Amino acid sequence: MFVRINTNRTAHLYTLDDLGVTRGSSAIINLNEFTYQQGAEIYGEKEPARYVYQVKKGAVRSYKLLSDGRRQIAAFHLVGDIFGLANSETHPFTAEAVVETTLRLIERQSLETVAVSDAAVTCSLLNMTTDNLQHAENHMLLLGRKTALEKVAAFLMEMDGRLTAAGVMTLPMNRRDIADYLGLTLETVSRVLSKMRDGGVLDFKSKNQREIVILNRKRLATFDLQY
Amino acid sequence: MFVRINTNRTAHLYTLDDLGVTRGSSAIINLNEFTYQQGAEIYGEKEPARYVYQVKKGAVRSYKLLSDGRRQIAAFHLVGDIFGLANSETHPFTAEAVVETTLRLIERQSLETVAVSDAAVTCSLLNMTTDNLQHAENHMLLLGRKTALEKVAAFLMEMDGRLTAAGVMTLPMNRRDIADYLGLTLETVSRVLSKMRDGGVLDFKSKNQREIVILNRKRLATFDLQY
DNA sequence: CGGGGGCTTGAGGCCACTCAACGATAGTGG
DNA sequence: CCACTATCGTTGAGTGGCCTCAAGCCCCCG
Repeated sequence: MFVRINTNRTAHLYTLDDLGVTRGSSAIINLNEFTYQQGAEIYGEKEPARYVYQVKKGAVRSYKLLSDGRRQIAAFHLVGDIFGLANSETHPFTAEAVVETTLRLIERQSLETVAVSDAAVTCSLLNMTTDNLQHAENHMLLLGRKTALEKVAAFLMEMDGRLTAAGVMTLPMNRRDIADYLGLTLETVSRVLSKMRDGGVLDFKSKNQREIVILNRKRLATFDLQY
Repeated sequence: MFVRINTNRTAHLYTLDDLGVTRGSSAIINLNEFTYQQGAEIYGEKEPARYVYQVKKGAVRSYKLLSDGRRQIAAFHLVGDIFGLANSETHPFTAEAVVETTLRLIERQSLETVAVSDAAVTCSLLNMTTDNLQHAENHMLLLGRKTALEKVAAFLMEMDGRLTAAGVMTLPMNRRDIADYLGLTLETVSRVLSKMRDGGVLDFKSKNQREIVILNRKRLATFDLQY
């Protein structure tokens, strides 16, 4: 029951197969793919939750807004991640495509149909929600108690393992997205990255500032206190 | 399947009966009560998770620490709340008694035994975890993007509904706990509360600064932007 | 070549933090 | 009963880290 499917902190290694929905029950499951343009809204806050999504290509940001425009991004969903399973009737977030993004859609209703007859599916949902919760808990520590330097270092290390290919990490999000994820301003993010570059910790590949090469992971790690 | 037991955001209205564990299955369920002194540790971070807990009396804080002592309290668990169901082998938090606290303990193993044969139990666990997640998401917005005044106002409104009896809200936690929950210093919390008192929004009952009377809920609400 | 978006960098300001002093209360022991 | 101590909360003065505002660069794309 409580044995975990895997031990990763985030949900990105789950597949739809983990949900059991593609396992010989294709007759009742409705799977669709859909591509969203950069900046397109996938669902809005307080909209009814009709689908659950898995990222096939691209990246998604989930965020909340204050009425004066302040934004807090709670999570980035990268390739392989499943999101949108609020388990409530309405989404508590807005979700947008950070770049051009292809998603697999699963109807909630179809999922429920399977879940009723398959306890393993419910258990998988529980595991995924728990992963989301743990990410949120770590992020609270970051937002409430870490300095700008520590926040950016933690962000880079989080993304490093997931985005780095051939030594280069290609960030799909811009500085404002990073800032709104870390509870900073985009200027502060930029300043910290510049300082890290000047300090020899990282470098920008070619002239694209979203392509980052980590030169010294060990020193980068020292910037973010472990607990 | 996805129909919620209730619509409250936090989990404090769940009882153990919602978990199904007291419903004619007492033979395999092991229920114990235990009282913790003020400041006593209930479980430590990375300890194996043997129990799930329900607060009978008192209050509990769940927090994470950085190595230099900075602390982020993720949640306060008040009377009725269930906590400790990390659904992983080890707790991601430390939990401590804020005041003298009585808890009901449920062995995880017992819970698993019931859950295997009862899908409703798993579903309840999922609902509770989802509630925790939503609280965490709202708290991220608070920590990342709200001012000190907005944070304290949000805190008071969160506690108001749960602690106020006969017009008086009796906070179990001290200023440092509040500060570590809101990502502030205790001095800032104190200053904001003083300003609210001077502004006629609240008052301290007798001479105990933890007993607070909200004089003007409407104005208090205006201090915290809604989204 | 002009315009716009994204990023960087600088100058100055402000909000929350740091450091410190002080008062109030409760518990302890002589 | 009165020190004595420890804990908690408040308040003040000054600092500093991050924000605000602004200018300018680079690249892309018409």
